[in-house]
Amino acid sequence: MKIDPSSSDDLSVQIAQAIKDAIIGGQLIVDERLPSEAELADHFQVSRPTVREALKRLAAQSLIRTQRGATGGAFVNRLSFEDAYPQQVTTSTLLLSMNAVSFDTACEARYALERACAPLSAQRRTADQLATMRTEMFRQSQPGLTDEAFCASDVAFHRALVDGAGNPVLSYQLAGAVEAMQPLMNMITFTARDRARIVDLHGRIADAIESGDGTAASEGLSDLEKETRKLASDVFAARAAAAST
Amino acid sequence: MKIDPSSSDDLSVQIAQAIKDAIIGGQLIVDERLPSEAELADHFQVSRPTVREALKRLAAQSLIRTQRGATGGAFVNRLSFEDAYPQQVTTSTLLLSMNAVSFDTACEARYALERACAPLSAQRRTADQLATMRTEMFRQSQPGLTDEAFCASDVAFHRALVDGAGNPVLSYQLAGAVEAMQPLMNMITFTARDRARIVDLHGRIADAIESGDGTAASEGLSDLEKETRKLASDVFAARAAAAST
DNA sequence: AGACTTTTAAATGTCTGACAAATGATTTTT
DNA sequence: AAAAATCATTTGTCAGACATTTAAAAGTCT
Repeated sequence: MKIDPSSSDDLSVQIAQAIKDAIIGGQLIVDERLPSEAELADHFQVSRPTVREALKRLAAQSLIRTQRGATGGAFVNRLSFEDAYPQQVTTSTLLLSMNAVSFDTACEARYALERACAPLSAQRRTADQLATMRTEMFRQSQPGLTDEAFCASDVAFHRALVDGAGNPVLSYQLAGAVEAMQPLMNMITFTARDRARIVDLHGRIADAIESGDGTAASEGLSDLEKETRKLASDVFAARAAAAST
Repeated sequence: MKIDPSSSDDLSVQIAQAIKDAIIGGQLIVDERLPSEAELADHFQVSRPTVREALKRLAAQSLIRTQRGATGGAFVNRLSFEDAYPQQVTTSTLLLSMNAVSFDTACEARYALERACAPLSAQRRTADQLATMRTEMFRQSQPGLTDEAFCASDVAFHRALVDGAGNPVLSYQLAGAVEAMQPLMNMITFTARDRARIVDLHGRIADAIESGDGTAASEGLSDLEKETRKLASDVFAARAAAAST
């Protein structure tokens, strides 16, 4: 692990990169302990605060974890799907909110990806995952539910659908697409009739998943996508009209 | 922005979280300048190194950028797809390598997601993207190409296919799934006959994309998935047999 | 001998104070 | 008015110190 003194990058950036490369390249393996901060400072010929800044950069990406005490130190972290999940959701959410991604674009991506999971989910979903879908549908049909709670339940329904595919890679990738939509969905006001239509479509999807019919599930998702986009465009149109008066 | 002195979390973690929440919550908007390190230290009642560690955590996630000099400081960064791309690829790659994800699982996820892009790509791909696919196919058919270069070209082909959907959200989500497979693919040795079969399938897919036939493109991808999985299982079986002798 | 307590050493977490370097703004000089 | 020099502000880096945590080692008692 070496750094380039002539580089214009900050030292902590270079050190973080050097350690990151060592992890990716396999020179540092999972659960291996890194040298102590003092040793790293000595090795890279920098001060301890600089080393610490580098380590914090890595910790922010869940690449290492630190432990205090006698046998403590920094350890290469096994990046778990659980760790990566929230990171992925946060990043996706910020990408949407900061880049003026249209509702339609985000929606299209989300449903395209979900349809990719549908056939697998129809084959493999556990009874538990199916039960979650039904439970969320029931919750969604309760009167008096806030729009926000309705959206949260919607996300839970779709997550169960995605998890039903039994493929952690898919679940991870979909997490961003599905959950990042929630802030956008929260901008919509759902009337009782809107909700009824959505729950009805959820029912069709759940039925298809239950009977192992992936094609029908995909079609249900397509219809749901249409419905969602229509709802959104109505809301935006109404808002534009209200703004112009 | 407040921190909890009774929390067991490190101060820099708490401060980073507080600022992150402010960004997500919209209290800090894109390109807005954060208070100087000295002011933040004063505000949170901690020392400057602690504030700096917090800021480095945020910088590692591309949430802020810093600038030296008189009018410098830390600024809320507009998280761009370009910034998020490599992060997503690194994370996905590490997730696969550190979690004993089987080749089949990763492969299944990748092709399921790609099939989701195929119909959109068939409708919207630019001439440029189609040309990229053809170019990469030509490269793949060159004799003397290393396995690694073959895999890299394969990734380029598929990325053009995905980008053809014209949906940045899809491109971003797919980046992880497609590129993270490359280290796994690099473990495979491709014979000339294997390569010919793959290029042939690429040809079918490109033709389908060109003629706007999303269904045929999806089918081509399914066949390519089968071919890839068969190749991989042969390699692994041969390796297992060699290891047992 | 074995179980409990105390001590110790090592590591990270935090603080203070300082200087270096970059950079835009200001002032001075030509 | 333009160019050069100075200045002020801010981040980057360093040195050294103390606090806190933690496990291992040493010591003590039964």
